[in-house]
Amino acid sequence: MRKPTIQDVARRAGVGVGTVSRVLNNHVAVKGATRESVLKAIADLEYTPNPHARRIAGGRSYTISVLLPVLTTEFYVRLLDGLETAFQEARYDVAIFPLLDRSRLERYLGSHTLAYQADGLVMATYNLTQMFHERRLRTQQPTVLVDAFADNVDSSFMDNVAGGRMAGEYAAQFSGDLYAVWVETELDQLFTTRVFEDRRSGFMSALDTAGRTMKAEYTSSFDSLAARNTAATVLDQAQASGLPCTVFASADMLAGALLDEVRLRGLKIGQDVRVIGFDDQPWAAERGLTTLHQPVESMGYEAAQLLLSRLNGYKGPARARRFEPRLIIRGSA
Amino acid sequence: MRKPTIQDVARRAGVGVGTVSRVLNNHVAVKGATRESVLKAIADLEYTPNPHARRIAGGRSYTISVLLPVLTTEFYVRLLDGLETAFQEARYDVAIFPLLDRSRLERYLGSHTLAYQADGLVMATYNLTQMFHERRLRTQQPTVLVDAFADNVDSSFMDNVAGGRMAGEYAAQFSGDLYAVWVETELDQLFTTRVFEDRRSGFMSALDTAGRTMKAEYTSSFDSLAARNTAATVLDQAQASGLPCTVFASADMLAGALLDEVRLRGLKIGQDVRVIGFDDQPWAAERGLTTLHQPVESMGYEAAQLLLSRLNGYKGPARARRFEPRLIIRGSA
DNA sequence: TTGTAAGCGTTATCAC
DNA sequence: GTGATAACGCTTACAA
Repeated sequence: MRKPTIQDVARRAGVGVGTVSRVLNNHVAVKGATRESVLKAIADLEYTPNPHARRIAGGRSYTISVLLPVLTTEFYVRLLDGLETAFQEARYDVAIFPLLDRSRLERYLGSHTLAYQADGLVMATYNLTQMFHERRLRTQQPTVLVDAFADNVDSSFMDNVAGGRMAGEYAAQFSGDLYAVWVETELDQLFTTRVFEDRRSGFMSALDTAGRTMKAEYTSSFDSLAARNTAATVLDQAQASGLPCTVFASADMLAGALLDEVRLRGLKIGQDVRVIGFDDQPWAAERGLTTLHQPVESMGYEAAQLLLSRLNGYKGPARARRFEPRLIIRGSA
Repeated sequence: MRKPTIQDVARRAGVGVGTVSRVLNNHVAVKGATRESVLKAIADLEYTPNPHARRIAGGRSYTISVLLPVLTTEFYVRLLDGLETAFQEARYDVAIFPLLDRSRLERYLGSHTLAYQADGLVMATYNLTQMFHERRLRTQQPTVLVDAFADNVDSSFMDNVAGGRMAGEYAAQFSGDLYAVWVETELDQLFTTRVFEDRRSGFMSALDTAGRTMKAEYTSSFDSLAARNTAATVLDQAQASGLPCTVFASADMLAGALLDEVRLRGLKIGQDVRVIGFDDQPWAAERGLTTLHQPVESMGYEAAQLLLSRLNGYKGPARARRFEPRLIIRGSA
């Protein structure tokens, strides 16, 4: 039992293949009645278009490559949700390339996968555009950055400066010493992000405005062991200098380690030690963490729209879609 | 500047397109000299075949869908490496579907992506075949399980029973109490794995053979907070019952939490508390963790071969490729 | 508004 | 061994 083709549909609906194609692609110029009968034939036959034929005829791949870091926080799953929703609506497929390091990127550049399969590129968190230019990948696919910003490319991201500022303004209200823990972003120089720098500069400027100063700052790499050690160090210092204190952790993972450590020492969260996180991970509500929520799905959805508009011929200058975080106040501060 | 096509290559090499195609697909029947000239033309023109045209002409997608859990341990990156290597060699593309839960699976089943794009399916860790049968997805694509086993499907996996047994035999040599921490695999009933059950049964049978018994067992879910709590519980009990003791953690993540906790309590790893992990994560060497190493890339590579043989017409019964783990002895036990 | 027909770049099937 | 040429299933002019 062969899969039905556009020919079968056309025959059954008593129309030409061109008309069926138009219906499929939502071309305006199809009369209501004809459209109906085509739709009915499609349903009757359980026809689904063959994407490969479409690609070869259309001269494009109708596929978008999404390059994302292999950091499996909830963040990227939500991001993917937003992206996939938008691209599916536009009948584009999404090809996912989980990037860990340079060697994985090389693998994708080496295979012809990326070059041929993608009409456009989405890069999450890391701005890899330079790498692509060097390799002269195709004649430069339209690209959009998500969770990152660069002034020469379309981008959709959250305003981390604003997020840091909100955290800073909130923290500044509390009496007692102020501490902060930042995330160290080492890795390859190709894989860099300004996210944490931005959170920091927002936070600092808010303290500045409020006339407050920080007692001390710490940096931790993004893994649970380091987070734990850092939490211990922070609390050692805080206990020595006197409580209560307020700690801004620039990522929930770091904040989680702090909550653990506070409890371990028999201190009271929200009283002896106030903790403000960033990200609003799924567990944050349950643990009563005050944190900043990011509209991640929307960022993804909007990134997709930016890219789609380029694919549809938009030629203007790079656009930036900036999203605002939201401070979620819970028990921890 | 249009991309060169097979026509261009044929013209330049002074042969027919058929011959070029044969060279591309490694058909035997091409004379050495002709092959050379075609290869040269390909190189000169920097020709790369258009996969879409190939798909439509060949009547298949030359694409394999890989469904994998979004647990970003190194494990899946290595697995992907093995899979991609094998599939690239065979000129197949790999489409990755990161699965978190049922809703993401539904999304993929709903879109026609999977149905059309894949000549075959690789399922990592979770055996989702039943789900696919229910949905009558296409006429049943050939499927291979990796890091999982079922007797009606090709599979490539590590012998976790053997791994558990090796850990058990090694642990049984030590004097003092024996403990173990297992991983709880809840989630949806669709997303289940026997990996940890197997490790447990191997471990238990080894103790049995050695005439040893376990002082106590614990279960933890697979996240760092739970791991930490469990580690504390285990050590509370162990300290109360008397040291030294030996703890088998059925996943390195759990073992890592134990190492932390041991140090926190000022105890000596490898003396007061011996820890055996499972997985050999990248950090295991650095932290001196005795653990079981899995040949993950090979598992992936072999899984791909099984699938490819099906695609090339193999019709025999389901095959199982079983890999052996290797005990890596380091300082922790 | 709709039908017809010419591609799109391969693979597969023939002859030679 | 190799070269024509007919598919493959769609999109997109161009006509009607």
